[in-house]
Formats: sequence, structure tokens, C-alpha cells
Amino acid sequence: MKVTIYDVAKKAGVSIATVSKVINNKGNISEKTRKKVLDVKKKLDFHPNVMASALTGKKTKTIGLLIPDLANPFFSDLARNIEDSANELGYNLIMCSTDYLAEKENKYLSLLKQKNVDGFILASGFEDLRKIQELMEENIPVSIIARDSPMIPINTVVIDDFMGGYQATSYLISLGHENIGIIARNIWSNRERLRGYKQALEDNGIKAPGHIEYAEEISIGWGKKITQNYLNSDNPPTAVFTCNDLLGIGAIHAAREYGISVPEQLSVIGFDDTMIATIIAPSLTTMAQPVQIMGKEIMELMVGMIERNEIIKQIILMPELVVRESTAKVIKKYF
Amino acid sequence: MKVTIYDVAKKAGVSIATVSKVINNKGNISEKTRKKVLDVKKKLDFHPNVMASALTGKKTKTIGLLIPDLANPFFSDLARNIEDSANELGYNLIMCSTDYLAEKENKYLSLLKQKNVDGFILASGFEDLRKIQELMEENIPVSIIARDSPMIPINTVVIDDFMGGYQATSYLISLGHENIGIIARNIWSNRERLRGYKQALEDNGIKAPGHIEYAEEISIGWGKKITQNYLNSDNPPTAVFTCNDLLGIGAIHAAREYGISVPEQLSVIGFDDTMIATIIAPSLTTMAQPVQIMGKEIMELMVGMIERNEIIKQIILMPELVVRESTAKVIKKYF
DNA sequence: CAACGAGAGTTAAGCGCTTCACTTTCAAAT
DNA sequence: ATTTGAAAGTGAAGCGCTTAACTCTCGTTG
Repeated sequence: MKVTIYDVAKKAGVSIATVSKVINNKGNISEKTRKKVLDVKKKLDFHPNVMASALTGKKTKTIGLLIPDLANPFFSDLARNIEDSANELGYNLIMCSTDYLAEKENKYLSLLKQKNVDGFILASGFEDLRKIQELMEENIPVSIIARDSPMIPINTVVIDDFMGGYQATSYLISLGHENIGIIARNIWSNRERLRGYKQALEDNGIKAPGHIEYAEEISIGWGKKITQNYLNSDNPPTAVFTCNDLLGIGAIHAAREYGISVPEQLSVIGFDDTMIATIIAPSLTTMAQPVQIMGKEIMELMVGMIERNEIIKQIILMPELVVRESTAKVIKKYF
Repeated sequence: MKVTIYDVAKKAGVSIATVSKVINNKGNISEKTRKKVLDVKKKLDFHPNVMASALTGKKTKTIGLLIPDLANPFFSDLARNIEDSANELGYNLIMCSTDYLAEKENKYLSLLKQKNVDGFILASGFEDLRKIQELMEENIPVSIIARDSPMIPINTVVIDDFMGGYQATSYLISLGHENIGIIARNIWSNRERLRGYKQALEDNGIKAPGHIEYAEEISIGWGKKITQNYLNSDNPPTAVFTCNDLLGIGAIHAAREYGISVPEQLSVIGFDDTMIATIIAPSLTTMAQPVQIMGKEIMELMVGMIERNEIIKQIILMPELVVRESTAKVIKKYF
């Protein structure tokens, strides 16, 4: 049978209260008893039941991580880094893929609440803030990562998406491109990157396109599809900024299919800097998100909130341009 | 404050026992009371505390998933599929990356045991079976996925790695290759694939290499490194079988660097059929693992075991050859 | 019409732990 | 010798829930 605090108490000849105190380093216990208890604990291989202690108000050391899609390399990479950091701090993660569906988000939220997680890390969409506010009202720690920081006081770790879009576009402009396409999905981060893109164009006296076609999913297929549309248009761009690597891969695939060489005839710049950026040929120039640091920071915010009721912080990190092979100077055509 | 079963009972004018019975569909409750209780439950938005009911012997509906590395696309893909299936069956997953380190495996195991998970799915190495046997003795459901089925009665979902290696190699042989290299890591699944490779060679009257150099990690870098060694050798192979896609990508990268074209001068066949196989150019021929089915099957085994004490099963699925662009008929040189 | 038993509910113990309030012990101070 | 009080430890309530055992109603039945 499972060994409980009673077994330890009995064998050590003390009360369960004493055992509890030894284990939690509380109250006054003589060195002798402490040693005795610890000995017995080890001998019986006793591990306190987390459920039971959670019932009395202690923490479960478990955090819910809501992420759009674990199979997306950016998010699995991010999740892995959060996990590592969580592990170091003594926490475990329940991971849930939401596919950007509010329905799933809400379902997981209430499910995990029942399971007494100590807090939530949301990497998912949550276009609707009410649920988040509800959590905060219930005093459940929530942090947000890799998405917008909404206009409510909440812990966040984000990158400056606007700046990322701005830098990516500026880089293309610096290579001489003037007709630059964009591929984005209609989610917050992408909209910000789009905003940066437009700003960069404007700052350089280039007219931004009025209408842009959104990808309906973040996938290679959609990147390809929209690139094809660009390529079929009257005035195809010499460069595209794709709001993440997956879409960028799609762009490169589309170009290949059309016999258009990257980067000579079409420059492509991605976003995220996931592993796949280095797999493709030509390797993808991209804006890197510092996922390792992000993972570390978010867990520190969470634990600070859970264990020490720390003040709310918003951490904004800068994405960084990683130049690879998919971008080049534009070749001017003189007529 | 949090709403408990007492609140519901009081408001519904019944005892907490009655509420409990209504919620769990047990015992005899009149239609009238049942409705009343359900009404109040909804009105108060009551959700039973999982910890508390777990304490009384019920399930936590949480399963521990130990996986080598969430950032590895094969495993993140697998994890996502397990998650989907778990979700459908009403379970959540605590995911842990072990990096094939026994130390981490054991740490997570004991940590999650304290958290009363209903069972474990192990996709990790666990070269040492003792820990698994310990779990089984403690009557904790354990299943194994995507690794060897050890010689103990335990639920498993695996693919036939030996067959996979055999088929991949046979395919290369059928293309006329006779000098075929292999790239593997020294873990069970890879050793099996290697065994299949040797068998296929032997069955076709080709001498298998005596010594093979193992990759120390499953990574593009190691795939590249070992391919370079092959390419630098006296008698470089015309094809390589890499025991997973990541290593295969490395092989293609190495070839590109050496100015050796794939598949004309070097055929490469991978294993897993992860997304990255379709990203690279030339796209990677590979042995596909049916991750979706695997995820579904493993969860059904788990739930069968947890909820219905079902008998142990071992499910062996067949990998499937997916031909893409990285393999071609060997070009015979006539002197 | 008394006896019976199924149906509908309730009581209370217990799951494994934490912690407040309390008791006991004993050395130092008066 | 008595008082004091910090140190060391214990008792027991309570966290939110399940469930075995029990009680109370009634409609049936012989």
C-alpha cells in the first residue's frame, strides 16, 4: 500500500504534526527528531501526496500551458523551453493545444481550474479578454507569452512584433526592394508585424498596399497559396515578408514551382527562426524570437506571482534579424 | 470564494451526499431533486474539485507523458496526436522531456506519482526496466509508445522498427544500390532499424558493414557529420538510410556541401515522415510512422486500463514507405 | 391491517495532509 | 524553591469530496 504520513509518524514514534513540520521546515523541531523523521522518511520512501496538501491550501506545483498548436515548430520549441525552466523551478506543465479556438481555450481553462493548477501561461489567442479577467478576479495567476499584451495589468513576455515587422521590412528595403509583399494570418501578433511592415514602407516613401489577403492558417500550404497569388498578379513583388517561418517555407516552395529563383528573383524573409529555417534550401532569412529567454522569463514571472505575490511586469524582448540565404539585393531592371 | 459542494447542497436544500450522487449519477435520486441540484449547480457554476475527489480514490484524469524531446518534430507531432486523443477521452497530459536521461526519467516519474496521475505513457528511452516494473507493482497503469516492447507484459503501441529498416533498405536495393550507408543513434528503435537494414542487405547477398558509427544525438548536425565521414571514405556509398528525418536532413546538407547531388549521386531515405521531410529540397523519401493512429491507440489502451482494467495488449503498426525526391536509381558506372 | 421492501435521502467516517491552539518539558532567572 | 517562558511536540479541526450504512416514506402484499 501507499505509504502515508501516518506510517512515517508511527515508525518514527512522533505525531503526524511533527512529521509534517520536519518535511516543510516549519516550527521548532529538535535536531534529533528531525534526523529521526528524515531517516524514516527515506527508509519508507515516503513522498507526500500533492493532492492532499493541495487540499489544505498548498500549491500543486503544476501550471497550465495553453498553446495554439504543439505541432507547430515555433510553439513546440517555446513549450520545450518553458518546460525546462519550469522543471528547474520545481514545476510541471499541463500542455493544451487550442488551435486558436475560443471553445477549446475555455474548455481547457475550466478543466485545469478544477485540477487546481497554480496558474496559467497563455500563448494562445484569447481574443476575448473576459476569461482572462475572470481568472484574475479569482486570483489565479495568469501570464501571457508570445502574444499581445492586452490593456489590462497582467504579466507578459512578448517580443516587439511591431518592431519585428518594421525591421524585417526595413531590411528588405535596404536591399533595394520597393515592391514588397506580405503574408500574415489574422491574429494579433501578425497584425502587429503587418503594422510594422506598413510603417517601414511609409517611412521610406513607399505606398503600402491597401488590401491584404490573410492566410487562414499558419501553414506551408497557405504560404504557398498566397505567394502564388502574388506571383500571378500584374506587378509581382521582388520580396515577401512572411509573418512566420512556415509561411516563408510556403513562399519558397511556390517560387520554386514557378521557376522563380530565391533569392535572385524573389527575396523571402520569415519570422520566428525555428529549426525549419535552416532546413530549407535556400536557408531562410528570418526574425528570431529568443524562445529560450522567453521561456525562462515567463516561468520566473509565474513563480514570482505564485510564491511571492510579486508585482506585475511586462517584459518586451526584441526580435533579431538573422540573415541567411533567402534574401538578396534586388536586381534593378533598366528598360 | 470558490464554490463547493456545500454551497450547492445548501442552496438546493439537500445534503452534500445527494449532490454528490446527482453529479456522479449514482444511487437513487428523484427526478425532481436531480433537476433542482443540476439547476443550482449551473447557477452557481460549480465544478467539483478534482483534488478532493482524487483523495477519495477517484481518478485525476491526468496522465504523465514522458517523451525524449518535445522540440524534436517527430515527438511534438506524436505528443500533439496523443493530446488530441486524450482530450477527447476527457484526459489531460503532463508532458515531460527526458532527453533520454535516466536521471530525468526517474525524477519525473516520482514527481508525477506524487501528483496522482492516473498513469504513464512512456515514449522515452528507459533502458532500465526496473522503474517500469516498480510502477506496475504499484498498480499504476503504464504504456509504452514508439519504443521497444520489453519482455514484460505491458501495453505497447509500436511500429515494427525492424520491418521499417528492412523495407527502407530493400527499397534502396531495389533501386540498384549496393553500397548503402546507415546513420543511427544508439537507442533501441534505431538498433532495430539497423538490424532490419542488415537483414535486408544479407538477404540480398550484400555484405553488411562490420562496424558502424553511431550519432551521439538525433540532430541535423550529427546526420551531416556522419555523412561527411561516409563521403570522405575510400568507397563512399551511393545511398544512405538514416534512422530518422532529422539525420536525413543532415545527410542532404552534407551532400550539398560536397557538391554531391541528391538523389542523382546519393540517395537518402529517412524515417518518421515528419513535416520537415516535405520542407527540404529535394523532399525526403522516408518511412512514415502513423502518429495519429498511434496517439489514438495508446490513449485507448491507457483509458481501457485505467477505467475498465482491460487486458494488456501490444499493438504493432507497420511503417509505410513514402517515396519523394531524395531517392533514385543508382547510376552504374562502367569502366 | 401489519409487515415488507424499494425508493429517496441523510449521517458520518475517512482520504492524506497542514496548522492553529494547546500542553509538556526544562533551563534560566528570581 | 518557585516562577517564567522559550523550545519541542501533540491534538484535532478542516480542506472538498465519496460512500457505506443507516433512516424514513410509502405503496404493496398476504
